[in-house]
Amino acid sequence: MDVASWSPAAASVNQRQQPQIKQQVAATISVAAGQSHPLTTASSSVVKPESLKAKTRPNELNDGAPKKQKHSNCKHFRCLKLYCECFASGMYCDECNCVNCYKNVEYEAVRRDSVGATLKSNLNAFRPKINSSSHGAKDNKEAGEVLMLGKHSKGCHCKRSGCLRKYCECFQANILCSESCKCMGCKKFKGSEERQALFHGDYANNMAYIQQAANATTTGAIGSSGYASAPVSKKRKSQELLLGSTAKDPSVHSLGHLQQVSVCGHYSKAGLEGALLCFGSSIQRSCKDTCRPEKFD
DNA sequence: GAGTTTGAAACT
DNA sequence: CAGTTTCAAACTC
Repeated sequence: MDVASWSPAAASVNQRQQPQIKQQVAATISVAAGQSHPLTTASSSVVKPESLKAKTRPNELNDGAPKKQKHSNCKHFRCLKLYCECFASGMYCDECNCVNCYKNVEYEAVRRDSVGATLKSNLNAFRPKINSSSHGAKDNKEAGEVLMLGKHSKGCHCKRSGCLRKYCECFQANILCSESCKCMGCKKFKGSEERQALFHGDYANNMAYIQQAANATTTGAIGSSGYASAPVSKKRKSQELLLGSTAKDPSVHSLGHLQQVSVCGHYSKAGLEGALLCFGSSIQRSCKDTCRPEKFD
């Protein structure tokens, strides 16, 4: 079946009164994309994209329970691009705050064209981003948390969040970063102190800790990249003052500073040069699973 | 609630 | 494929 021909409009009913149809729509897209759909397979191990975006505090990780559909707030593209979460998940917008939304029965033809165009550029556009393992969630003994066993199909590309905030899709899915990820300064690996800190103790303190690490990561290791010249907001300036980081001069990369923020043995032992190597895709990937904070001198 | 930051998606 | 821009969500104040 052609995904672009997906036509809930045939129901010719008000979608706001027929929420189950939206589920069928989502299921149709997933089936067309070669995936079972979580809404139709209750025990499915596939993590549904919209569940990744559930409104939770960063330390309220997904527990595998069904999540409410999120209400999007799109202002551009009439909700017909993947920026729109409803579009990406195959849902009609329902009680969303979108501006000029075309994702409803009235504009079905337009929406269908957009689905086709999206699929044309990316056949996997409507596939779930998270490929869960067959074992589902497991308890992480070291942190006492429930961690989903899965892998982001494309991997995240986080640069500043340390993969410990909801900006990170791996974080949202409650999975560890994998070799697919091209993130920088990743703290979401097994044994990460920062990651474990999220599950214990005070949220604000933890986030301050994480922010410090992320900030230091950026100003240190990424300092020689394009980020060094990025505009610095008042907020960030104040953070730098408070944290006393080396961020004032991005060209200064003290080894000690790097050691403080690194999660990677290459990084801390070899200084900036090693850091940059590690942040490059291949070495960072290879060291992520093996380097541990305790490697720091 | 406004403004900022972030990273995925889209574009070049 | 890499770099840049756009976008909406996450986040801070």
